Amino acid sequence: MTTKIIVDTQAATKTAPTRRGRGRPQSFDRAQALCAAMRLFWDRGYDGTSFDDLTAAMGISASSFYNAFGSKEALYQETIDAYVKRAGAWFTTILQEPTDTRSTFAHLLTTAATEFTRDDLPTGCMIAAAATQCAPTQARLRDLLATQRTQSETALVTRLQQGIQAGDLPPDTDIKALAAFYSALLRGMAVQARDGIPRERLHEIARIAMQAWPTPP
Amino acid sequence: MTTKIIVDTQAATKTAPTRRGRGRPQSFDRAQALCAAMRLFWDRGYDGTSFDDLTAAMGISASSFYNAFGSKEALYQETIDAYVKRAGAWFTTILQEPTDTRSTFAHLLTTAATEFTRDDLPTGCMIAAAATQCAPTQARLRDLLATQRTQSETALVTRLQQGIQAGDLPPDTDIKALAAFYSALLRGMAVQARDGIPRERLHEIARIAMQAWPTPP
DNA sequence: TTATTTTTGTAGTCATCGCTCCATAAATCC
DNA sequence: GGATTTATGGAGCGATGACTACAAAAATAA
Repeated sequence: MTTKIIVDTQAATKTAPTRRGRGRPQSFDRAQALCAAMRLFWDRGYDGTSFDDLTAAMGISASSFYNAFGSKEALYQETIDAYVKRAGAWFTTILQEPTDTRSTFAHLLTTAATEFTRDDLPTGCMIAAAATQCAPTQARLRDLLATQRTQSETALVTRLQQGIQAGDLPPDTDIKALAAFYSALLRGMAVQARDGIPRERLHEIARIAMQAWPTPP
Repeated sequence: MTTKIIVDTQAATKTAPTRRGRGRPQSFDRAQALCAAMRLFWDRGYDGTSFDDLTAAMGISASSFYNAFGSKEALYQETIDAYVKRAGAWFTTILQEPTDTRSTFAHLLTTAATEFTRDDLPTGCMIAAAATQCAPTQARLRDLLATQRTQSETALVTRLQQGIQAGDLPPDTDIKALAAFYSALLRGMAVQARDGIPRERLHEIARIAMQAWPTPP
């Protein structure tokens, strides 16, 4: 029932097989720096995280920063990717579990309740409510995040479609609407988490939300 | 069933009875300027709205700005107040309607679906997901918004409590959890709205959410 | 009319923002 | 060893952020 989440830096490092080549070697662990940046962006958002905040947390200088990551915006995109692949991996993992559709969604919500209130990571979700209000100059960023949100909702649609094929759900179920409902709920839970709601309350929300699960006719 | 929302500037002006006194008179309509600022903050958030954006939209100079509103942060607080009292008034209005509790909540959700997708105002809610990720220097702002969110959830709790007293709800209903559920959903719907979800889809979400309403034993 | 009060317009100020330049350091290739 | 390549440290840059100083303008009070 529990899902093992790996956010540790060491584990991340293994995926970066220490490139050997000419030139002076990097004096810092790129994956570790990326992880530090992700936590900062997650906690404070894009605008709320200054360049100096980043270099300080990553333990590198401005030149190393630009040499390794290109720009603040490029780094942000990388941290979003890292979040999806690592800290937020529970989402896709659970959707691939070989249980029935209702159990899968119940598991998704209870895991969200737990993940959104971990004490070793920022609360809530890095993407759920990010950049919904931003300057027109940040349109690319807003679109990037909106796209991520759309993709996660699409993943719910896909899983519900499989549920219909498996006979878990009535064939006439409005799966787009049902996906939108659980999607909205998860985003709201993320906001609640950032406001400091207790984990147990989030679990109660999850329990109530499963009451809305469609009943066979 | 429909709720009349007044956001028009003219209507707002009537509450400011044109102070007469010594000194040069203000050359602009304060309520109108406040309304323009509210729309800007609502659409772009606090950080995403620059001082120049504000003065341009309000049609006033920097000195007039500070003379009339004190600071950017003070203006933001005023716009939040204006939002709660005017553009977001449907929320408290509906909670005071003399219908049964279930109908009240159903009305709340369908109205949210409609209000979050008006074409004469920014989409979504000004407060629902604002400043959940921000710099530590903006702690006051974040707390201000978190407080507003807490208050709206408390209003739901109060209404549910009345429902128990009226016999609309089973006495053992976990009203705090139920309020948290609908609160989370509304916030998620606001995020969806900002991502451009169609109004009809929001109405479907509202319909599904009412399936979670507690059933008498 | 003159004094007083308040608002306005213009031209700044100062801090911070993300970012860049360039000389130097540390590795590999020949 | 010398050439080449890549990364680092440190200084600083232009743009923008919110905000302010100050004199002139426009009203009322005496």
